[in-house]
Amino acid sequence: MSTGHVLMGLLAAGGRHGYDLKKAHDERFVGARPLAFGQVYATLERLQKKGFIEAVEIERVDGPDRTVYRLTDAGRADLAAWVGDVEPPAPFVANPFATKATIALLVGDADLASRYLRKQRAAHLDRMREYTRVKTDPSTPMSEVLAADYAIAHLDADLRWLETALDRITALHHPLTTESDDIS
Amino acid sequence: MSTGHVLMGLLAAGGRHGYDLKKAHDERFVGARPLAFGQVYATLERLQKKGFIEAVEIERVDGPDRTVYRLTDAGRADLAAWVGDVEPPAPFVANPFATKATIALLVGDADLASRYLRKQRAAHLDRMREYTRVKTDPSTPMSEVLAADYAIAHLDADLRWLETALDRITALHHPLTTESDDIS
DNA sequence: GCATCACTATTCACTATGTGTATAGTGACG
DNA sequence: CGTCACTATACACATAGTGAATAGTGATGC
Repeated sequence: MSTGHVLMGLLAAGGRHGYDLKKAHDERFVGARPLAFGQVYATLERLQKKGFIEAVEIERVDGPDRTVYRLTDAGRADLAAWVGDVEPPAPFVANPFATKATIALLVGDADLASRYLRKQRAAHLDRMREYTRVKTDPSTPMSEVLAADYAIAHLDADLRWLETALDRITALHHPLTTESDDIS
Repeated sequence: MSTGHVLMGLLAAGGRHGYDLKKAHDERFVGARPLAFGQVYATLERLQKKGFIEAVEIERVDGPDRTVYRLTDAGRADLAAWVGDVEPPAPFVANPFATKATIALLVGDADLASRYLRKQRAAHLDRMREYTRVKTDPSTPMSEVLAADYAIAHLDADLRWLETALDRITALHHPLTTESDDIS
């Protein structure tokens, strides 16, 4: 439960309530997908059920009740273990483009697959340009620049693969050598 | 439901039963995580409920009953739509290492974060060596070589980021300039 | 003075996806 | 002829995330 660990991480600094946690999260982890409120409360409930956090008090400050949570010792221990462990570099690496292109070949023909790959490349290039723009804009805060760097590096890795796949499928389409219906 | 689409893709070629689909999947999509049998049957049930596939017959060949499914017209249409659409290049790119390093800074100090980053880099390098070995082994089938290529490209992107982050955090640790507790 | 709006804060029912275990039939092997 | 490996499925469960509803407060306009 990685979202859980993130919330626990934010709680490490002191007690907070759900609404506040959502705000803190979105502010600190720019570039990551914003948390939905619903998810915050759902996750807090699950953490509480596991005994990693506990509700300390119900405050009332200018508005509706707020339930303040804080880390328990068990929570702090679990969090420490999580921080100490590496994110296991996925033993299985799903290549969604290869998967889809392969299915395009199963469903249709090389043309369908190649049409998909070109569309995908175009979409990637668009996103790439967007991140590049963000990155070169001098008013972009450093944290967002770094998020963009990460995104660009991975988009670039995808693009390389897409190019190779397109080359291979084009070779299939002008078939000097046709031996495989699987480009993964 | 991407697993659903993959199964439908495999069904596009003709009727099959669950057990067979699992085998076909794992064989065709090497490098991807193998499907659990449970998931295959669960997904088939869900696809049937949506009207995308239907059970055509219950065979019996040397063993227990097998239920053969085939695509319906609705299923074929949905599959075609899925193949035609690009995988939207995630508008939000989660950087799990940045997240964890940031939380390490919240929970502990720069030392904890830097310890984590070094461990993570080591784990990535290990995996990298493994893929490289697979790739250079002449007996590795082409499909696995390509899967390895994709994996390596992304591991490499991660490693670049990890290096940068380590540089930054080391600079923090020998603090000439300390202004941020957030390296994301 | 009151309608309405924006903001704070939470709840709940629901969907989607995946897991783990139990069950059951068949042939092969010693 | 017991048990082992393989084929095949079902079912209850866990986990993560979604979307709409509810409710309190203060500010703003008229």
